Amino acid sequence: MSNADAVADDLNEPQLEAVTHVDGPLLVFAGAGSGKTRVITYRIANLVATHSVPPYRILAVTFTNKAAGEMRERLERLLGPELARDLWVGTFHATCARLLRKHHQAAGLSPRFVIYDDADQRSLMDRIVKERDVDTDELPARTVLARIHALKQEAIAPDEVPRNSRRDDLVVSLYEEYDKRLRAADACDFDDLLLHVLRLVERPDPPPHERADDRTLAGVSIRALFRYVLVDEFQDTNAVQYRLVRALVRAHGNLAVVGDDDQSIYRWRGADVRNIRGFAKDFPGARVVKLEQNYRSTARIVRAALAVIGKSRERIAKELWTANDEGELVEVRSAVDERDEAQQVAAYVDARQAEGVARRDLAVLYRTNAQSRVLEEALRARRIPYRIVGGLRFFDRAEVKHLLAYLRLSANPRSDVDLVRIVNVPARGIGATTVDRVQQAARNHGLASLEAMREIARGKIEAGVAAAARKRLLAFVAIVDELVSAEAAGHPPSELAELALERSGYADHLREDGSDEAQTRAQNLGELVGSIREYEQAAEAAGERPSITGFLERTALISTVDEPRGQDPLARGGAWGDDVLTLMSVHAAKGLEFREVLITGLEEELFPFVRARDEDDALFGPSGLTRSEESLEEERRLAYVAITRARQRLLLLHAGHRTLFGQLRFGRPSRFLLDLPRADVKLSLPGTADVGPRSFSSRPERDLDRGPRLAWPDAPPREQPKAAREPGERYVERDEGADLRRGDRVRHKRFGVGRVIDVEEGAEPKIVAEFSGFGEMTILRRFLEPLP
DNA sequence: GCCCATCCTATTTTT
DNA sequence: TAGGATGGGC
Repeated sequence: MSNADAVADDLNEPQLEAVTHVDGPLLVFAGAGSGKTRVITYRIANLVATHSVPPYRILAVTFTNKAAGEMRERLERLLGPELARDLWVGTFHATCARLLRKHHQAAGLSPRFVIYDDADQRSLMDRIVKERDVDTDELPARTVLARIHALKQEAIAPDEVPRNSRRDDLVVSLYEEYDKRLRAADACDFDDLLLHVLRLVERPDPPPHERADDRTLAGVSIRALFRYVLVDEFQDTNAVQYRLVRALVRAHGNLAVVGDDDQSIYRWRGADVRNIRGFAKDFPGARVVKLEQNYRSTARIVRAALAVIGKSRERIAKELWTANDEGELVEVRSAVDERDEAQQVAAYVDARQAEGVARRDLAVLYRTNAQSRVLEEALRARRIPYRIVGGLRFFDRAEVKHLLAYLRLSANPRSDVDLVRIVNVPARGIGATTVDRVQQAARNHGLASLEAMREIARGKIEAGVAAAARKRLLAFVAIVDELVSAEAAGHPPSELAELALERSGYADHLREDGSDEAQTRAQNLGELVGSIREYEQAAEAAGERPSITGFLERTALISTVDEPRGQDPLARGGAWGDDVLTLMSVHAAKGLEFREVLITGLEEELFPFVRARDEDDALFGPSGLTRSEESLEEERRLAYVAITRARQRLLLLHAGHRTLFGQLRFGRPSRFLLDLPRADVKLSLPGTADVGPRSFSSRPERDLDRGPRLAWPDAPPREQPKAAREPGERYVERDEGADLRRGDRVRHKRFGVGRVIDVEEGAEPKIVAEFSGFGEMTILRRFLEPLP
């Protein structure tokens, strides 16, 4: 089986072209609903089955674990489990983690390094910031982490950070300290997984006479490993990912990327559309294939989507089309306010159900998660079961994190973040003061906290800890020691988990508590142990020895276990079965499709979401657009993504006013509504029968009391074209204000010529400069004249 | 060591 | 408006 020829008949021409492409760079523009996943999986199957490429030499990268899982599943069906098993299919992070386990030495890690998630990173940074006595009103830990994250996504090391203010200096030194602590803890944050591998594969080949060990050769052997690399959702790649991919295919250029610049909606988290838009330039001779036939949606929905994305100012030309039926009119509904809107949503769901459309075939989308609350209330009132995608994560629950911390600690007793997290869970009389002293001593003596604790408990180090507390410390150290040796002795992870629960006293603690909450916690822990068992079975089936590290890696890189939230008995099973309505943000909906889609909150300011920040208007991005213009472009693409989720029916809602962040806001209908092709749209008012296309007055604010009005025939708010700048590599600084840099020479009327020392950004930027005879002066920028 | 009150903040979110 | 985070008080 699995002969590509056998499956080729039902592919359209461009699909076939992409599937049968073998060597050299390939760029596939995959429009919404154009059969992308099929093309990717068939192509991989074709490489293996027709061209006899060994599966372990093919790497397919996705952006979520879910996508990776689905791809692997489909490949198993095409190739059979044996061959599919050896393929490298995974997220960038999972793939890099796997490579790093193998080449840990070259990256300066132990084979059992841990991966720090957001919360771990946060507690580490909290600690550092506290020790350094940073003014957290000025510079909160989360801001520091955000900066570090942004820098790491561009592979900018601490010593490469541009420093123009004391604040920059501070961030850099915190960045350095943070990295140092990670290394000391034998830990990586998410970005490090990619960065470490990037540094290995970008390292030039060692000269032939040099000692050949993993340290020098890791990069070479990783690059030699993959003969074909494929990246899905390429428009979402950031700088590091792009460089990584480039380095991996340096020798052969066998890189296939699949994506859609129209669906690029993650600029705010580092994704760079230029990676896909500029691919053909970066890889000369790349074959470009456009998948433009949409198999998913009705013709009206496709036209609606095109009308919205067609106004995008920067896109690669492509024409989505469909052979599907015209379908029904896209419906636009006006609501008075968000409660009315929610009420209409709920009523629609019930009405459709009465007409035989299952709830599971519907999805309600919104721009911001905050909008879900009102919707939930309305659904509850009508007893409509729903689930929210992307809410609380199982692995973020306190008790789950606690048990995981015990497990991580048993594999890696140096991980201080984990130690601190559980040293007093359950409460065992080791308070913050004691922990502080331990950490202080650890730093002073250059020890991991566990060792410092041991020494203090034994009285070898004097840290001002009372005898009673020392005794408790000793007991705690004994618990950790026992876990560490059990792990070293090779006990299976699930046994270790149970041991941790018993020895730590956590199990007893929950049993004694007896509250509902404690029961839920115990249940969750049971579930965690269950998933460890599942992992063990899976590992054994794959011929691997189950280990804590192996399990932890899975959990660290796994995200939402999307559990139904809301009315549990209704949502899960029960009289309604699993016929549950789905609610989620537009972002979360990417890659999914539903028979009917309701998009809520289509109002100016909300969708497109606008955050008023004037400096954004003066900051030019690499595209030559200002930052706010770029944001608007992304909102447009987001609307395109939302619309193209629908197969049969599309309902668009907007409200005349709504309370947002505690403030009443009046929202004009979204410009995206006004972009729709009128012939494909019908307008409905609340409580009225369908009235067909018609127009309304253009003063929604004034007509509020009499119900909302859609300003249909009016021209949409103009997107003012600004004089575009030369496209550059980076954001251009504001013209006014913080254009000065450290070291620049400036002149002041009274103080004469001075040199810039510090730049303080803000509405009215200030400069600290040194003037001879006057010393350091802080002066408003506008009183200074820059000198060449 | 835990609980309550007050303060603060507030797109989108993966790994 | 409301939830989470933080800090103070018992």
